[in-house]
Amino acid sequence: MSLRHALLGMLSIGPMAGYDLLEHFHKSAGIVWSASQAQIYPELRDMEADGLLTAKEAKRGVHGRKRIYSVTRKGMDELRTWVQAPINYPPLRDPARLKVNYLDVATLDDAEPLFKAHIAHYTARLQFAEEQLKRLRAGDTRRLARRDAEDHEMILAYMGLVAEGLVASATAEIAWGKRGLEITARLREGKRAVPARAVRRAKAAGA
Amino acid sequence: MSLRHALLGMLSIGPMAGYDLLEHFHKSAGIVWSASQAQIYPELRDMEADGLLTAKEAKRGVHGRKRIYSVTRKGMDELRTWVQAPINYPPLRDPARLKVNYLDVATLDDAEPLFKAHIAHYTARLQFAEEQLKRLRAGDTRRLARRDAEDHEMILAYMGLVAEGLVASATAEIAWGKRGLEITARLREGKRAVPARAVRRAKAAGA
DNA sequence: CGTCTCATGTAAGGAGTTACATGATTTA
DNA sequence: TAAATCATGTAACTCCTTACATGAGACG
Repeated sequence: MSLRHALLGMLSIGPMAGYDLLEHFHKSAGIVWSASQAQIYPELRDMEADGLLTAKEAKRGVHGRKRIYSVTRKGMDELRTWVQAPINYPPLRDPARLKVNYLDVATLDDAEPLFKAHIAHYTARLQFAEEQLKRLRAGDTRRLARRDAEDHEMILAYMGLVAEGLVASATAEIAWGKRGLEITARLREGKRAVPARAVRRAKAAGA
Repeated sequence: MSLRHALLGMLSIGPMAGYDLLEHFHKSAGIVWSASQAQIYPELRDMEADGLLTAKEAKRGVHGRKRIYSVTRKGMDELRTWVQAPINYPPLRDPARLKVNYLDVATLDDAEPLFKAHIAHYTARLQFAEEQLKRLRAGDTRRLARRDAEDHEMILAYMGLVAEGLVASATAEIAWGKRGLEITARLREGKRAVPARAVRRAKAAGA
């Protein structure tokens, strides 16, 4: 149930509406956790029912409405308890490496776009993480507001650690993709020297 | 639907029973994909119904039974099509970094066991990946059997790439955990110089 | 004869995705 | 006034987990 704790963590910097939280997932928080709109709204209602949040109906213009959620004392306790509890590591499911494991059922031409897409994917993630890191180095995060100055060092240190970790892992994935392209190129060299099975069969059959 | 493709990939090295596939997930394949028993048996039935597999009831002893599955032509086509299709990257959900992001709601004493557990977790994964890599370097994988010698280079190259990638990412996670311990130690130094809020409050309150 | 491993299944529920649905406000 | 953005919801479905359930074969 980490969605719940991600939401508690975000709301611990101040009251927000579901829509704000959704945007937050598309931005800074999105680098470590994702959630869709269809997940967020019901979960907020459930959390309210469980006494972790309180909601205040706010007006938008004349007829519009908006529910502003705040973390309760019980909600903060829940967040703290979760942070202290051991990390629940999910079972490993790695679609990229699963696919590469079985690349031999395809051709070398299929391998190249795969690795290129991998590099592109993690290049985007790398940029995102680097921007976040830059914001943190400038002390630009909403998490610092409403907190004692003496806590700022700790907040920035751990948030920076997270961003650095993401930079490192994205960099590693990009390097891995490049290595994949190298290997593919090397295999292609080999293929030219030794004609493929299909080619040999065709030669044997024809003429 | 990657479970389906993981199963097709495993069965593409030869016919197997559900139990063998389950074991396979606990060993070599487990480094890139996980699946439980409760998922595997029904999925195999579904795949059979969809014409991707055929099953042969085999006897075990006198009364025991066993369903041996083989990939059909349609199954191999499905596997190839999936390998050629773009990777479906799942949304990012990183429980470790989510938690570290909110470490400031806890105390420094809570941080240490968290990073130590992280290091232990990825040390185990690293060992697993290194063993797999060693097996591959020795040419020890069932995937080579039933395949032309000229394909062996490609199979070993890509499986090796996968194992190397896992080694690299586990190594990076271990380094990240150590960095977390360093940061925690450094913050602890700082705290000793500047007494914490709670301590100051206690001092102010008491005489 | 008891325990471990082999072998296969089902049922209930949690988490997440995709798609559908609605309506107000702001901006061009 | 049309389009984009703000704002909140629901329904159906897929995937996965946890737990329950059963029984045969192998080994000591």
